[in-house]
Order: sequence, then structure tokens, then C-alpha cells
Amino acid sequence: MIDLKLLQKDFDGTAKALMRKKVTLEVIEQLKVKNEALKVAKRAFEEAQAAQNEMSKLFGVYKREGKDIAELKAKVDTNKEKLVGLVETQREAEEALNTLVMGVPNIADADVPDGADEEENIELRKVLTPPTFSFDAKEHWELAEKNNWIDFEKGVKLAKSRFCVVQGMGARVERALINFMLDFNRERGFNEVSVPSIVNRTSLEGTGQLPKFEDDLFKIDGEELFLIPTAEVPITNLFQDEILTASELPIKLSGYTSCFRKEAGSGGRDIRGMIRQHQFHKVELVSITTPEQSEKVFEEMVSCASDLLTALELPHRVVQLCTGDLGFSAATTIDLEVWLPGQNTYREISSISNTREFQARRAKIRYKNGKKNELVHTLNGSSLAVGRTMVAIMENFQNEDGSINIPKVLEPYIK
RNA sequence: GGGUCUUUGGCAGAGUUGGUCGAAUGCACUGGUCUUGAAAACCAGCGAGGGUUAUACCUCCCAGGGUUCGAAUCCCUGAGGGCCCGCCA
Repeated sequence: MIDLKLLQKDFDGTAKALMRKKVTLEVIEQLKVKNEALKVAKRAFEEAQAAQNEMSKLFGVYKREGKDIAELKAKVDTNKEKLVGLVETQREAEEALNTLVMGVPNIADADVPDGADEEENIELRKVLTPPTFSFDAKEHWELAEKNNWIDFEKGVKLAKSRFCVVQGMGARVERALINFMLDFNRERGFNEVSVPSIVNRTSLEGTGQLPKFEDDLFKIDGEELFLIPTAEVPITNLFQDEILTASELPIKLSGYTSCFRKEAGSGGRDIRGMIRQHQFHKVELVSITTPEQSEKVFEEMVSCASDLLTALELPHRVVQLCTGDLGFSAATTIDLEVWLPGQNTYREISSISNTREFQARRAKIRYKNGKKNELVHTLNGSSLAVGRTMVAIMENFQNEDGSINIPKVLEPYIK
């Protein structure tokens, strides 16, 4: 949630910043109007309430002194009637503002480049050189089936399209990857947590998936519960509505979960293979920091994920997202894109974001800075998406005969 | 799923004959005295959100309703937790 005070203090500057994230001027003006309307409604209510409270207190005094309360009661009753209307007005104003502001995305950092979409993202650097093959590189689904790593039909049989079954050496590599990543992250100071894969509405509102993106989520029928689209949700919300002490920050966590996404808007994209599944595994990094710490920790998270790819000998590039490609909650995002020889292109395998205080304000995560309570910064990033890492391994480590080598670092994990 | 008890500030824990309770006390925390420094001891401050230049003032004792001039305190509904029973990996 953005800081509404910014609109009061510097309307033009804030409006300009919001428009970089495609918020219309109309919405921004409505924010201001509704915010002011709420203030007026609140003041009116509070004045009447104060009078009410004062008169109620008099009852006690009168009773003790044995005075007649008839006149006072009449006054109170009149005021009470007035109060009912004022409460309603205030409630409506509150709701109007709230529905509006919950749908407004975070402001991008000033140094995030302008741009309409992913075409205008900026490549910061490349790490490792893509391999050259003396044969035509195959795509991962072909390799997966040839080596019996993945059975795509079985996934459809069990559930529906965009589900698959991983088996044999594929399943062992998958498990090895998860363990390797968690160990790697722990060495970098990210402590391991294991969290629920189902969360409530409050948690999803806290991290920004709700109310706007309900269509992307799997909802449990008859309950206000949802399958998580990313471990960012449960891990960040671990601290929801808490006041942390400065000395315990930064908190750096790493967790492995399955993730569930409806992929409602993705049409027929990546229908083949395991690039875009309804259920996939991911190891996630989440950090809770003071505002001063967040830059540094952000860099640590980017390095952590990038070094992981390097350790796995996977060529990749580091990309700074432009405003048009930034997510709802993000103030800045770095994507890591891994090289896929079969597709002859780089594909996203990790996305690391700093949401600044956007999620903290929604989820009420604060820390005690001296005497004052201040909002923390929350950061999240994929350590790596496991499925896409599998894809990358298959395509980069393929041999001419279609067999697949295993990255050296995984060997201790595959006994 | 049935029954029963319970839900208070960072934590623990008073408060349940409705008014002077946003709330005792202890711990933690912050500042100070003392000390070479620290600990201990002592003194002071210390729930959260909104509002104000600052006060005032408003809201919040799990959530939502209700009774009342007035509710942490009474009633209803729901959610979380404990225990007992049933069921089941």
C-alpha cells in the first residue's frame, strides 16, 4: 500500500511517480478526494463521539450525587441519533478509500528505467558463456521424455493440462536441487523455514496478491483459503502485525514450497513442457530489513541466486526490469534469465524484488527504531524455480545422443 | 465432527457485582544515577493506530453483531488455542 500522506505533501510528484506504474490520473485524483472525504467524515464523527463520551461520564457523576438525569438523557438520545448517521458516513468513506488504495501498485524507485514492457528491460551483465554444440540442441520436453524424467500425459490424467509427473533420475535431480539450494542459502545466512502451502485472505492481502489478482489463485472451495502462488506469501506474513526489534534485523529466510498458479492470463504460452505449470516447486528467499539495510540485502539476494546458477554451471544474464514489467508490489526488480540452448534464448528463472514499505504497510510489519515504530522493508526473490532449473540442466547438459549430464555440485546429493 | 474451557499491551498476567480501565503487577525495552567499563541496585519513561505545529480528541482488550446513556466486563454468531471423546494418516 502506498503512503497516502505522499499525495497530501506532494501531489504532482507522487502522481507522476504512480503514472509510471500505469495508474491513471483519474484514480490518483480519486485517491486524494476520497482521502480528504474520509478525513472530513472522521472529524465530524469524532466530535459527536467526544460529546457523547463526555455526557455518558456525567451519568456516573449525577447518579452518585443523586441528581435527576431526565434532561441529560434527552440530550444524549438526540446526539446518539446524529451519531448513527455519522458512523455510517465514515464507514462508507473508509470503504471507498480502502477498495481504491488496495488496488494501487507500489511506486517504482527513481532509478528504475521507464519502459512499456519486457522489451525495454535492461541487461546488466552476462554470467558464463552459453555452450556450443556440434549438433542441434533439443528442447527439454524431448529430452525429458527420452530420458524418462518427466511424464506429461500422466499429469494430465491425474489433474489436467499444465501438470506433470517427474520420475526416476528426474525426480532425484529435482530433490537434489531443492536440498542443494537450501544448503547453499543457509551458508549465505538465509535460515530455513518450512511453511504452510495454504494461506488465508489476510496473508494474501498483506503481500499484495489480493484483492487484485484473485483470478490467478486456486481457492479452496467453501473456505476463505487459497493455495500459495509463491512462498513469499507465508514467509513474509510470518511477521504480519508484529513489531520487531531493530537488533533482530535483518531477518533472512529461505524456504521450499510448491507453488500454485492458475496462469489465467497466459493463454496458450508455453503450453508444451514444464516451463509454465499450475504447480511447480520453488525455493524462495525472503528478507525483512530496516530501510537502511535493504539495498545491501537486495544485492546479497541477487548474488545468492546468481551464484547458485553459476555453481550449477548454468549461463545466465542479470536483467533490470523497467517500470512496465514491474510487479504490483515491487519498487525494483532484478530478473535472472537462464540460457536455454533448445529455445536458443534466455528465460526467467528467478525474480528478486524490493517492495520497500509497500507490503510492510499492508501487513503491518514494523520495527522499533529507538522510541518510534517504523515500517520495515520486505524483499523477496526466487532462489531458483526448481522446474525451470531442471529445464535448464536438461538443455545445457545434453549430449548428442540425447543423454543428460548432471552438474558436478549435485553429485553429492545424488547417491 | 461432539463436549468443555479459553482469547487482554513485546511477553507473562490482574481485571468478569457494567462508569474514575487503554487497563494493575512482573519481565523485556529506553534514558539517567552509580562504575575504569559492565553487571547489580536505584530513579524515570514505556501498548498500537489516527489526529494536531504541539495539545485536545477519536479508535482498538480475537473478529462481527446486540443490550445500555455508558462494556475488556452482559448476550448472540464466527475464528484461533487448550483439554476430553470420536475418527484417521
